Amino acid sequence: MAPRAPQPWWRDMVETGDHLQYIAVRNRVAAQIFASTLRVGDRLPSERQLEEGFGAARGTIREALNQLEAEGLIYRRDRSGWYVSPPPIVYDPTRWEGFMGYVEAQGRTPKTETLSKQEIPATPYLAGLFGVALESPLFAIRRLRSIDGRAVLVERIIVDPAMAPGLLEHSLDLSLTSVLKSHYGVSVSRNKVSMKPFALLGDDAETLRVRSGAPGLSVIRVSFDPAGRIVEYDEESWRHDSVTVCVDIRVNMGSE
Amino acid sequence: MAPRAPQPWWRDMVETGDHLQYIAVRNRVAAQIFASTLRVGDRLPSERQLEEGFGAARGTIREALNQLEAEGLIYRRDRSGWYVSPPPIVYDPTRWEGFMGYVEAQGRTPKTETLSKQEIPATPYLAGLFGVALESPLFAIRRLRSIDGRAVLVERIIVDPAMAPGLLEHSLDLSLTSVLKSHYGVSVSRNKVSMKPFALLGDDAETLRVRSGAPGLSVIRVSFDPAGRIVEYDEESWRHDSVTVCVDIRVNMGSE
DNA sequence: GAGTGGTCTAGACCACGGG
DNA sequence: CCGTGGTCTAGACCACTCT
Repeated sequence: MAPRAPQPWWRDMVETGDHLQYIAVRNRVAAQIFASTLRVGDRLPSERQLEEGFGAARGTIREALNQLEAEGLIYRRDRSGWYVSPPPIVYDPTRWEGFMGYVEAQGRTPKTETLSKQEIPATPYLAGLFGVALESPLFAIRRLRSIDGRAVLVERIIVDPAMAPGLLEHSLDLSLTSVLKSHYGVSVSRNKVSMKPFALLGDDAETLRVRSGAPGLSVIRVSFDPAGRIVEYDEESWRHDSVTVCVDIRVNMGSE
Repeated sequence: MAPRAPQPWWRDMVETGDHLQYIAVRNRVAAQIFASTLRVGDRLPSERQLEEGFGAARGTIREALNQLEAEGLIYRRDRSGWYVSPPPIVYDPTRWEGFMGYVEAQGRTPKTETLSKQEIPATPYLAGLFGVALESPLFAIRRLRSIDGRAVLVERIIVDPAMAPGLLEHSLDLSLTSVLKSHYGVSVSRNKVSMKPFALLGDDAETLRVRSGAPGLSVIRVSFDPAGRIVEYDEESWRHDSVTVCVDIRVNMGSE
């Protein structure tokens, strides 16, 4: 089994606060994961078995499991059980490289599924962003992406038809990047990226099969071509435990 | 009051799933926040008042509050109550600009407190990173940073004494950036940054006065000078609701 | 000291999955 | 179907803050 992602140099794996029952439960389970007694993908004992094993009420067990989930060590499959999480994928949103590429490069198996593609009228926000008239048609694509069979992110992409006429007639289950490049000669020279820890809600939570309110990472990326036109607007909602964002760049000198 | 940070164009503010009591409670409270009936910094009614007001058990109320916390709309002050969150600060870790600078530029009030500064022997990980012998002395600094009086991040900084001899004798309650620049003539030309949603634990949780296991964002930054030497190694642990990371850069062409 | 959230118990019923 | 997690109740005691 691959080792877990490296921890910062100073951090303990054992939580202090042993006088709290749920922390004690958390520590015993975490120890089994770090010792590989429980391995990636394994199912934990059921909550009621843990209840009995630890002699604690079910609410206390669930508190411990929630904490382990927040730490990214385990995840739940609805009404199926709790499982040990695989290590996160490393993602560099500044590269114009596709999901399929960097996931495979890390020895994992990516999959993309197009959930919907349609023309939508530009909302005020999108019209301003793309510099088009209100209600102008824009392409909207919604995709689900998985790693090793586990859904990890849903994304919503907006593309101006002027940039890629007829885009929706192509299959988008592979790489949008390569379709744009090979069929439309589009290239990207600049990315604006923002990231925020947030909660997965509504449709996205349902699609990812996490409970509404589960922690996630929102990544919003706007790509520009060399002429400064927007190539795509992309909103990605990631499971929080599935991704480490990593960028390596030259510094913009600050004013301070 | 400043408006809340913009939402992505498609997202509802009201959660579906009204048949669930805790979602219904969440929606009623969220509606008050979006309508500014509850304003930034306001305290919510106590859990027992909400229990009575909504006719739900306290566990259900806490489930709703936990979800609102996960969404970043509210936060707790231990045994004091629940409060409406201020909007997140925008942070560009690729710039070599200090915290003090970018927080003030956004009309907020920053504060830095040095918790400890000491010489430590290089661990295997740090020795390899800095290219020094095992056990070589390194400077270690731990600081707490606040915005408008609310603790938002703790950071641990490692600096090679060869880069800045006597660094610890300076006051580090302001900008480390400017001390390095003005006293040592150090400049930064490259940053490697990684970010990961994680859980605040142990000392860091205590320092930030959040409960252990609360969601956070870990930002690890390694800065290099033009000669490729490491200027500083910096681990920041942010409250998840206090920050939006934003970078704007030229693209490294991917292989795909 | 009063009120707060933090923790914990011991039950219950439900919806959904295929261990 | 049976076992699972998801939700919910109605209590309890504690440690802490000072609303």
